[in-house]
Amino acid sequence: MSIEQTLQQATAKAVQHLYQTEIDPQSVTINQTPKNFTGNLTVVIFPYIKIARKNPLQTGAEIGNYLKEQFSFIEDFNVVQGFVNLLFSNEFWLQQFTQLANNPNFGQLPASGKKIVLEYIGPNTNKPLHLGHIRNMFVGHAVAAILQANGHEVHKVNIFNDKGINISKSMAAWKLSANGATPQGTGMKGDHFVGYYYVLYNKLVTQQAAPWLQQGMERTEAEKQTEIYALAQDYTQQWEQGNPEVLQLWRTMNGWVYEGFKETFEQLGIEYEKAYYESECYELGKEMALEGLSQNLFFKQPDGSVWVDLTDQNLDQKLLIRSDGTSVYITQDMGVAELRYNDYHPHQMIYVVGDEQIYHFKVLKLVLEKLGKPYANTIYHLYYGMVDLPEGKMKSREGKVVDADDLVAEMLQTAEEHTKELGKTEGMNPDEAHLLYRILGIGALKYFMLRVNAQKRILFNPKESVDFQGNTGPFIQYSYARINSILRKFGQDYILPHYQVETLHPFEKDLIAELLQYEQALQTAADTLDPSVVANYAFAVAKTYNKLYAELSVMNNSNPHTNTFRVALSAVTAGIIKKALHLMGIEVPQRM
RNA sequence: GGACCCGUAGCUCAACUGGAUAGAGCAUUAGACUACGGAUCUAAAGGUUGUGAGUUCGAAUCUCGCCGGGUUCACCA
Repeated sequence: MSIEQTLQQATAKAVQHLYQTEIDPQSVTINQTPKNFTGNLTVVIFPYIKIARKNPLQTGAEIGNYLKEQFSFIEDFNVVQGFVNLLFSNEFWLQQFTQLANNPNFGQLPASGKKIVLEYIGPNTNKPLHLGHIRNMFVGHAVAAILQANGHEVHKVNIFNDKGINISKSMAAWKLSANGATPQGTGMKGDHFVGYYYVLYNKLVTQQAAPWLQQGMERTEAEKQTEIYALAQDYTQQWEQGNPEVLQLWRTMNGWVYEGFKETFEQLGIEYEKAYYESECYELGKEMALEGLSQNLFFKQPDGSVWVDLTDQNLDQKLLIRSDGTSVYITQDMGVAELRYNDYHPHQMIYVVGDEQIYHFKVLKLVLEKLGKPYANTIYHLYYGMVDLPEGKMKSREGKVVDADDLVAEMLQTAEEHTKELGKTEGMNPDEAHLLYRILGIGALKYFMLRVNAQKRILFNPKESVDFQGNTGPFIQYSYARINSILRKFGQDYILPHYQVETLHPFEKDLIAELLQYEQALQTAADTLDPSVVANYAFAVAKTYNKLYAELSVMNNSNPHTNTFRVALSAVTAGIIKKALHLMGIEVPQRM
């Protein structure tokens, strides 16, 4: 039981004992005491002054006295308005710290028995990954790690949107203008190669549509008149009919893309245990739709298309099968969900997908509910906000995107320049140096993306956004590296079961209190599926430590016991920083 | 137009889910001892939480109206 829970129950008992009224311990508010008041935790007793029929000061004094008599770790208390501020004893902090320092499993909560499948990344296979995918990957990876640390069994999966009109467009442009070129031949990364033809398609279609556009035809109509559009359409249909030649081209081009993706995943430390492919799920989805139709859950239009009516849910009618019998996006997702459920039988299926698809997932859930699927309500759409550029939205059709690989390269370069400027590469061999640039550059990027609540939009300015000072990844990494330097110098005997110190400096208390918050942060992060909780926590720990480091000597005190204690405190701090950063997929440097 | 989301310091974000005098970082200004690493630390300045009402001991947080911004409602994925 946590201190907070203990105090909640004790406060409920106090009210019962003093005023003969029963209250729910859960309803007792316990806060951390704000910095400008003395105390560690605060009990809010406003709700009980009516029950007590006394003024807040009297009520607070009575409850405070009761608590102080009850617990030896409460050294003192003071009452301000309706707040009872409790001050804990030195022994309490030392004992808590010792417990923490000697617990090898700290930060790994016991197994919950809950199984979760988490889908993330979800790229289309017609173009390279971009900034949006980066946010997706970082959020997904971090949420999975956080859930695991909370004791859940997490299976990370990916979904490739590998079929349909988009890849057909790349195929058509390649067919018409590549002369059989390949990534190997041109020296391009596979996904960039295919993406080039996707952008080219859009150029060509605009060119070819020009005559109709000049006649005043609407853009979408004009594009339908073009040769390249016809070819892309043809590919889509031929694909569904199993034309071997088309399938061959499709396989080849997708293969190029997967090779390229693999490199990017490795660069970013992103992995998953299973990949799903829409090309393997759409037929199952179609069957499910037809089954629903036969049960009169859905309805058919005269043209043969199949629809679901969700107007009673305040939504619209939604197409499930086109009039030509082919499936659409949502149908495929129905198949994916079914397949995934059969694979894992999870308690929860989390989808990390952008917030522009909130409506889509609402519909998906309702359709599966209509079909009576047991997993319908295990579906949870964990959405994240768009990443905006200073110029506005990214537009992949126009090639106006921040490319993931370019961005990574830029981060590594910035990290290198910065490190060299500060003269930190002295005594490092080139391998060590490059590893460091990677740790710092990727760390800065991950932290930048994760420190903001995932559901908020973020503005990404490539020139200014990713910094190395202040509330950043490298700031936290730096704190770690400095502690590491101390540990190297001090030697290994820094963790002892007992510390011969009697008084604690306020900075030491602050730090211990902060460290003890780790599991609380971990839980909040899991409950809200929000990695920014962990990011902000890690920053707070680093800041609290840096303050202590600046004001006090860690290992050069005249009293050797003080040195031992502070070095141990530093070591535990470093361990927690490492754990917290690890949850975000951020590595830690030995020196920087 | 229907549904949903957002508005906090010049900028980027917090606020323990209803608690005290709304906090950090960046940028600006002024400082930090031949102490363990200055990618650090200390301080100043910066606010009518878009706006108006309501709910109660107490509102950035909950409710309603208005103003401003966004997403979505495809036989695209």
